[in-house]
Amino acid sequence: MNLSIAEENYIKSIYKLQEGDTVVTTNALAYELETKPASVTDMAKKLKEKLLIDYEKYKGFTLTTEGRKMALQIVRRHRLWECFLVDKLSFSWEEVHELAEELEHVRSEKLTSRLSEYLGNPLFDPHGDPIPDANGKLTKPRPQTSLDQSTARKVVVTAVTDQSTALLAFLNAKHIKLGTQLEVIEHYEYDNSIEIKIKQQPPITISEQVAKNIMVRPV
Amino acid sequence: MNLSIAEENYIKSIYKLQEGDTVVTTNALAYELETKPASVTDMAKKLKEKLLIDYEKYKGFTLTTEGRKMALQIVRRHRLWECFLVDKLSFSWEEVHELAEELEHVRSEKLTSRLSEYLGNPLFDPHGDPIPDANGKLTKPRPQTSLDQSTARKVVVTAVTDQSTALLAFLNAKHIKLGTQLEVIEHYEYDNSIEIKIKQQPPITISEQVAKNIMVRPV
DNA sequence: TTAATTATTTAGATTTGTCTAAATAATATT
DNA sequence: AATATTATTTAGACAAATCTAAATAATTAA
Ligand SMILES: [Mn+2]
Ligand SMILES: [Mn+2]
Ligand SMILES: [Mn+2]
Ligand SMILES: [Mn+2]
Repeated sequence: MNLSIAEENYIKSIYKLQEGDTVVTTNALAYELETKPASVTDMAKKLKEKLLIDYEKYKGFTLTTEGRKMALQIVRRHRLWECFLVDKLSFSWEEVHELAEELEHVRSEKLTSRLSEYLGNPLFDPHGDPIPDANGKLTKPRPQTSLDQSTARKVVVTAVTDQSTALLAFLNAKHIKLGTQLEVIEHYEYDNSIEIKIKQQPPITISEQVAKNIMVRPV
Repeated sequence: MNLSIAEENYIKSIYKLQEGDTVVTTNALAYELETKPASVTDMAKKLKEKLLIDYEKYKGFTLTTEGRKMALQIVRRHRLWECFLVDKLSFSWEEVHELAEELEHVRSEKLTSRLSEYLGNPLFDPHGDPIPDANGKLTKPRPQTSLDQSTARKVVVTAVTDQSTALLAFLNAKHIKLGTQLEVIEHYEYDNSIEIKIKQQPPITISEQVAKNIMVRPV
């Protein structure tokens, strides 16, 4: 099955939006891909034709087994390139997504496996997302909660759910990245803001909105 | 100036065929790009429109200054990725061209410069071709002659002019690569074949056709 | 220098991916 | 239940990149 770049992007976005078994809607996919609903409908017909999605008019889409397999391969390449850019070329985590968005379309089993090996077969990308192995198998995610839900006093950052450049830049400025240890000092009930402390640094207060998007694990 | 992948491939091929100031013909370019002359004419109009080539009907093409600048950037990316694949991911030199053909289209100044730096700002790619710097400046090629012309007894391999998979695989099998030192034992007049010796190995005889495509420098 | 051959261009189609505007279906509101 | 709103699809168009077949220009050979 040979997919075009456009088809790969659709498949990956459907995978991303699917989360379990939810059906993906035309508008949601159009928004995700920054395109128009009419274009999505057009592409849906092609992907159905290629047996990569299940689709009935007005009923939304879900990936077929074959489609999910494709999606996982694309996601694997995407996340491996992100690792490469951060670990080897010292990019910061908020810069790598767009580049990986292009690099992921170089389809070569050999390149992918060599890259993975070169990086030490990493299990998680710089945003904390799991990297599928060559067979599409995902490491089960580490137990984690969002920082605003966490009750532990000492936690380590495991992922960031919103990966917008804005948030990642904010975290960068505050020196918060994957693996950073945080000590929760105080939950302020008034606006649900949280005061935290990174070792050796003065405490800072972060908003509920930010805390919701930081995933942590007790340490 | 934002080029499509197709446009980039055309520009790069024109650059490759141009060699000095020769005019590139429609058929030659069609052959190089494995496409049809009619398609080349179509694209020629677009590239002329974008001021990347000079073109008059029936008169062939040459790159403009702007076009050459673009070409050098693409060539730079291509050759840097080839270095990466060989040096870091242990690909052999005959495998890397096709992958670089895709990777070269990821346009990011930052990625390119970081990659170059990571590789130690190499001046030559795995085939011995010079890598343009960020400003498009090429290291002047090292003085070299083809092995069949060379009169020196001890030489080092600096480049391979024919980069077909067939030749590169042949050289690989004979353990001849860039930097390999060869001792010329004998020129056989009958068929212009050459007997050579790589240190620690029994002498081998190579045909005129092969010798013509191996560039060497006296050592 | 005419005729044959080769190279190049044009005309007209096709495929892929996209769009806008209009039509229709599904859902929510009164 | 009828109506308004929202979601989705269809119809028709367009740009990019390609192709085949036919026309025309340039070159070579007789
Ligand atoms: Mn992508
Ligand atoms: Mn990621
Ligand atoms: Mn290319
Ligand atoms: Mn090369």
